[in-house]
Amino acid sequence: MTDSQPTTEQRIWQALSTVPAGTVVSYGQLAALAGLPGRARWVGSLLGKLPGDSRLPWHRVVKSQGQIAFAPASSAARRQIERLREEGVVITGHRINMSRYRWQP
DNA sequence: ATGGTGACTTGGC
DNA sequence: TGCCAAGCCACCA
Repeated sequence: MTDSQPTTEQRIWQALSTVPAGTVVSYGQLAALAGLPGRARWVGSLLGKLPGDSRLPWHRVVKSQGQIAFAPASSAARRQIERLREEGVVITGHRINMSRYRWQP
């Protein structure tokens, strides 16, 4: 009883796995890339369920205007920012220049 | 079935 | 530039 069709969740994970280091995508963009437009919020809640030891680049997902989704001084926000900086992404005041780092397939 | 919630987005002022 | 209200859609109690 193997499901030949990918679940909507698997579509999101697959799309996320193709986002290159040093680039970012918005929640809505990721949903659209997975063929599921209009589900930005759902993508967010999905990422929240991602296990801590996952190798998927969850940190490359930000808000459409280039802001980190987490509260500014939160540990989660700091972890994400650190990871992005390690990949060369410049972040000033919790904001990323989307025209510069947004990934375009 | 129903109403509240949320790692969102967009448009108005 | 920044805050707000609506729109959005799957999930959950």
